[in-house]
Amino acid sequence: MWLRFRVAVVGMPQHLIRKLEQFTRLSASNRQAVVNTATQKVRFLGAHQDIISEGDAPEHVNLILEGWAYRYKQLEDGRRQIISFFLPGDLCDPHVFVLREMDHAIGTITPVRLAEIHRDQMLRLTDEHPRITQALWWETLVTAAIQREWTVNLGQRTGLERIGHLLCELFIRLRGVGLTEGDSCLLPVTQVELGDATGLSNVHVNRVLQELRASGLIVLRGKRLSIPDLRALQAVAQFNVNYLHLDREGRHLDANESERVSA
Amino acid sequence: MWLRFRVAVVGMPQHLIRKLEQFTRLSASNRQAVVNTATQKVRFLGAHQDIISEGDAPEHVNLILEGWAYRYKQLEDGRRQIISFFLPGDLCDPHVFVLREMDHAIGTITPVRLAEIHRDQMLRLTDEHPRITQALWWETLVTAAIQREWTVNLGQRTGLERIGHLLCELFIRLRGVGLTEGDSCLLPVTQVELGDATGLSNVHVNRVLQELRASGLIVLRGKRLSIPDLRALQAVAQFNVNYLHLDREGRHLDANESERVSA
DNA sequence: CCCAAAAACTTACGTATGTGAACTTTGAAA
DNA sequence: TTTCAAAGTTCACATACGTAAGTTTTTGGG
Repeated sequence: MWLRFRVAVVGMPQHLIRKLEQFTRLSASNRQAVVNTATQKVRFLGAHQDIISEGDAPEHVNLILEGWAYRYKQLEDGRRQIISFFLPGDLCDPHVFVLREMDHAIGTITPVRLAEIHRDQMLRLTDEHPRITQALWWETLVTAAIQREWTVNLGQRTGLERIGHLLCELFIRLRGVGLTEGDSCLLPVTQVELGDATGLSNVHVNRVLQELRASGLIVLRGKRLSIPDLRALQAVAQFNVNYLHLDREGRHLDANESERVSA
Repeated sequence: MWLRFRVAVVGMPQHLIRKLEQFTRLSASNRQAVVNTATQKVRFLGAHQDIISEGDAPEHVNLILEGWAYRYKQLEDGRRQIISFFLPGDLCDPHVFVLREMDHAIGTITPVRLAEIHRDQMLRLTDEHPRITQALWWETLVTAAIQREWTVNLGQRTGLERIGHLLCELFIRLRGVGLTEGDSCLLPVTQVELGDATGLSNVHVNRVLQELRASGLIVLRGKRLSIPDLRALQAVAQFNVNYLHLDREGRHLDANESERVSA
């Protein structure tokens, strides 16, 4: 039953639904409304393309259905800062319509499948589903909390801690949308990109990764990351999970566990 | 007339109103509603006190009426990052009720007068005044944009640029609420605090300030900051004002100009 | 006006991280 | 299977910034 459903939902916003259910339980009608909203207009982009550029007028909310993307800002002399990562299930600025133009760009890392959600659809969804409104509020506030934590990361932590902290965050966020398998996940990000996100040079990112590998805190081969002892990595990185506000029961199920629960 | 009014509004949320009017024009009834909401419960705090601590359950929205405060996060080993500054007219998290507990603390820098706005008052205000709802959305989005810009600041800019950028931002935000006089404003922040906000040691903050002074980009004596040539400082700090989203007409009036306009 | 405490400032020295320029490995397309 | 560009890795050296421990100046309460 679940397996049949799972085949059927390929192309659907299951990651968003799963993410929101970390915060609150959604009804069947809630879930259906999300599905309807997120399947109206679907777009595909290749890797390393801008979804929206600095200066553009925001026209709709983008929901990442599949693939990774990031917010970034480029300084005039070429320096670039990655401001945040978008994972499957992430929404790019649910209320961005209020602003005239984008002050930053959003680009893809991998090929991306995304849903464009127009203003009216968004309003209709929240008007008709208070539970979803609440859940979207939660997602907005957690996004802000993540941005604050990045401020702390860049301002106070050493290179080793910064990278460790970022890896913890990404792993836990991926786990929240069912994209981990046991202690491992995909990490389709180059060392240069890790550096642009953590304010470190690619050389130093490499040094730090070697050190994390040597101490057994991570296993990183190609695009696959394993974290054999997440607690240990969290301790090294001074990672306190509270800012992700995962305080509901029944969280932290990975793909297999969730299958069992659903069965 | 204006002067009499000005005496009358001491204790009122004039800075918030002024800030929101950077985004949209408010009606007399809008303004009255803000005043009513923000004068129900007023609190006074001394300097260097927590308004709310990490782990506390958020109970109301705090509106800074007078004085400076900041968000901060303290790591276990004592390192502290200032995550943002609150100036008069700033709201601390208009929708924070959704979360169970604070993941960071908010503390005062100077003595602060603030209004506590309870959930129901907030809902009533936005229910009855769509214009204010929009304006509060704008303020929320600008707050998020500021946090992103801090990420860029900490990740990519040098010490000199970071401090320069922060000073530009604070000056322009103060100007937006009428708290500048010509090219100068109060800056009631110690060098240690500037360091905690920019991820620099107090020693290096001092070096950088000397350099900014020597080059004539700033005049800083005690708690008074002057920026004789804002454009020049912006250029040095790679400061692009677009992230503050001040794109309505009639902005950038300082106290004197505004008096003339109101007369 | 005095005095203690806080803030500002200074110095000498140490180091985490950056720069530039290789060389090596990987992986996808042909 | 070959090829080529991108990614990863390494090295030698440079430097922006941190640390520790002062001294001096400013501030504000009594």
